[in-house]
Amino acid sequence: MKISEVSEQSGLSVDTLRYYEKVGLLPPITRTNGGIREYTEADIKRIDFIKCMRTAGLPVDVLTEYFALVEQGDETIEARKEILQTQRTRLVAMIAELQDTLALLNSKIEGYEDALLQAEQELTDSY
Amino acid sequence: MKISEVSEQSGLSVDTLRYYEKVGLLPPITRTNGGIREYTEADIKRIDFIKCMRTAGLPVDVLTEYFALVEQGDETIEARKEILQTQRTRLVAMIAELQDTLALLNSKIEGYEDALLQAEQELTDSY
DNA sequence: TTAACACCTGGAGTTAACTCCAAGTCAAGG
DNA sequence: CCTTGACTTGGAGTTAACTCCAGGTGTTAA
Repeated sequence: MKISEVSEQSGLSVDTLRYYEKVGLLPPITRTNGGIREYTEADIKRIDFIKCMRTAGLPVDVLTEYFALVEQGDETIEARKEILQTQRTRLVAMIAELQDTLALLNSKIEGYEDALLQAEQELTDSY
Repeated sequence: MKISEVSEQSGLSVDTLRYYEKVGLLPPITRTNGGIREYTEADIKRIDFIKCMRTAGLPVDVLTEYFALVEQGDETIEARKEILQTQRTRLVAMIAELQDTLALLNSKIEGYEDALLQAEQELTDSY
C-alpha cells in the first residue's frame, strides 16, 4: 500500500505518516526499488492502534517508548504492561472528568432553553 | 482574593491566569490602589467553569467567543446555546471514542497478563 | 526604613505535534 | 522520450497554550 492510500484510509496526512516514522512511532517502512514506501498489513494495524491511542491523548513519546520495548522482545512485557496500565488509569480519570463536564454543559444548555422559553412567553403575554 | 491564592486554589499558574485575562477569557480583573489584582467570587466561578471546559478540550478561542457573547446580553442567548450544543456533541463523541480506546487497552493488558502467566508456567515446568 | 518577598508589565521563549516547502527522483500514459 | 503527477528528502515554519524573564513597583514585618 502506498503512502497516499494509507493516508486516505487512516485519515492521517502523508506528512504525519512520514513524521511518525521519523520519530520512531512507526518502524522504517520497507521501500520499492525506487525508494517508495510500501506499507504492509502489519504497518496498517500499527497505525490504527496509534491513531486510537493518540485520539485518547496518549503522547507520541510514550507510544514511541512502548514500541521500542516491543522491539526488544519478551523481557519487556512487564514494562509494557505497566505503561498501558498507567495510561488506562489516566483514561479512566479522563472519562470521569469528561462526564462531569458533560453534565455541566447539559445543565447550562437547559438553563438557556428555559431562558428562551421565558422570553417567548413574555412576547406572547404582550399581546 | 490575590492571584497567588487563586492559583493555589484553582491549580492554574499565575502566568496562566494573567494569560487568560490577556486573551479575554477572563474579564479585566479589578485592582487595588497599588494595581494588584483582586479576584471576586464571580471571577473564581468563571475560572472553575473555564478549567472544566479546558480539561474537556474546549479551545481557548471558543471560550473567549462564548464569554464575549455573554457580555453582549440576552440577544446572544441563542448563539451561546448553539456553541454549547456543538461542544456537547463533540464531547459525547469523544467519550465514546475514549471508551473504545479503554476497551482496547484492557484487552491488550489482559493479553500481557496471559503472556506473563504463561512465562511463569514455563518456568515452573522446567523443574 | 529597609530587607525580603509578592506583585506588575511587555515581550521573548518553549513544547508538542504537526505542516509546509524547495528541489529533486520515480512511474505511467501518450 | 516526454510530460504529468506522486513520491522522496532535510529542514524550516506554524499553532495552541502556555511559561519564563528582566526590570520595575507594592507590601509587610522586624
